[in-house]
Amino acid sequence: MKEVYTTLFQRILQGFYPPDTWLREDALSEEFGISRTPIREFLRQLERGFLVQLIPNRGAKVLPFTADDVEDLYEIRKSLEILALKYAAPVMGIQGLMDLRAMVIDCAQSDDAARNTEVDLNLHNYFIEASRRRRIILTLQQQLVLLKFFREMGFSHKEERASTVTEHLEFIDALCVRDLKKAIEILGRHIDNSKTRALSKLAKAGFGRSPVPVPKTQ
Amino acid sequence: MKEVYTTLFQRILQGFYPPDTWLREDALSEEFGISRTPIREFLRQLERGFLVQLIPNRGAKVLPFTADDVEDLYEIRKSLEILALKYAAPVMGIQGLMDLRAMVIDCAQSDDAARNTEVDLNLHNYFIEASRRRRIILTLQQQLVLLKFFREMGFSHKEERASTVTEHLEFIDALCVRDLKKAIEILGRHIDNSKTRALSKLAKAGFGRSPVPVPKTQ
DNA sequence: AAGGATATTTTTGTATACTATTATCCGAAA
DNA sequence: TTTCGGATAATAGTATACAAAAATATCCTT
Repeated sequence: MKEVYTTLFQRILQGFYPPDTWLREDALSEEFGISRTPIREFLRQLERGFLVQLIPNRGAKVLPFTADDVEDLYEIRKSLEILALKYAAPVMGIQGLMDLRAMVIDCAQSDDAARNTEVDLNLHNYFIEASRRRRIILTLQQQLVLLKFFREMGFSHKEERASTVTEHLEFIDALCVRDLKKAIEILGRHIDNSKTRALSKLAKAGFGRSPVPVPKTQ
Repeated sequence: MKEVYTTLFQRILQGFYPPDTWLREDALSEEFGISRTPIREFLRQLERGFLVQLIPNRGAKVLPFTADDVEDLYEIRKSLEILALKYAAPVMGIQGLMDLRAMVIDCAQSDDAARNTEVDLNLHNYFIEASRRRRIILTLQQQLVLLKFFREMGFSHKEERASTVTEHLEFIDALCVRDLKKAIEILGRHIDNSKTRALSKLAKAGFGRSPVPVPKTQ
């Protein structure tokens, strides 16, 4: 059942539903063989991610999703992670930082892209959680859910993994000596680099060009 | 019907539903005399504002809403408005800036709190929209919906209105001479001041102290 | 008496039927 | 021909009934 949501999600991102397409509850419920009730819920979830616009008594209209959206996601993430870091940095214990460094160094040996992605997630989640700002954490999580689909792209090449490790270590070192300003600067650069990598790979894959209007259920 | 949502919203903010209270669809639908279906929708909407946590097959649990939440809302707003401003500043025309200044000066005469609130909203919305970053705009809007209830508190005193006007004019002037760095600095201070005013007034009103558990529907 | 399997209850999740709202189409009048 | 108004159709919103899952209570076994 949940896979219906995933399908809708991917169809929008892949341009199967072009912008301004109307998603009709009736048609979708028939296509997927479930009732309108769960379809309605999925449409609201899509609205939360700004993938569709819900218009009262009219339905759900597909919004464009372009490279600009990906850039926004990264920029919002950068702003909010820096905000979280301001709260987290003063209260992060030296032991936790040592553990983080050990984890980063450990994964530096491995050439596994999945492992590197995981360590990246862990490191960022660590200080985000350490901020203890519930509302900042939740708002960030909203962005990260969408970013998940682009984030792993940045670890496919060996050099990318290597430079990520370097940035992570510099970041942790700055936190160890309580140099918040430097840590922020490194974090900002780090996320900028991720953004640049993701965008350039998306461009090569042809993302962002207006997608072929395949179905036109409208 | 929409007023049911507003009621639930206010009950959570006012502590009528203490944190960890379970909101039962059945009980609420009976109390308000409407079916479970719209109640469910309202609970999802509350989840979007992080006012309740939805747990699958269990229901909606009220989350705490304290002064920390208000602070987070202001800090998130600050970060995202600065982000929007970076995109907006270079493309804002001189004519639009003149119009903004005229509007600010005009309302400086008026002692109407509502008018001052409106002008504040207009000014901020103007450059937010000018950024043309759909995703940043929508994410900001999410915060502003909640902040609306605290924002007007900052215009009750005459001195508050006066200093706001001053800040707005300084801000516009910085934009006129394309001094982005200065504009960002002023905007940050401006929002910080709003935050401080809101928090101190909330503190005086006794907000944030753990509210008396009135109903205990749990 | 303790533990665990099972029945019962409570509550959310889903399907279906009905209502209300909005857009569209068509005809009549200006 | 254009425009206004009303009928009609399409679609989302709501109510209700039923299914499924989870928590709780009950009873049996050891």
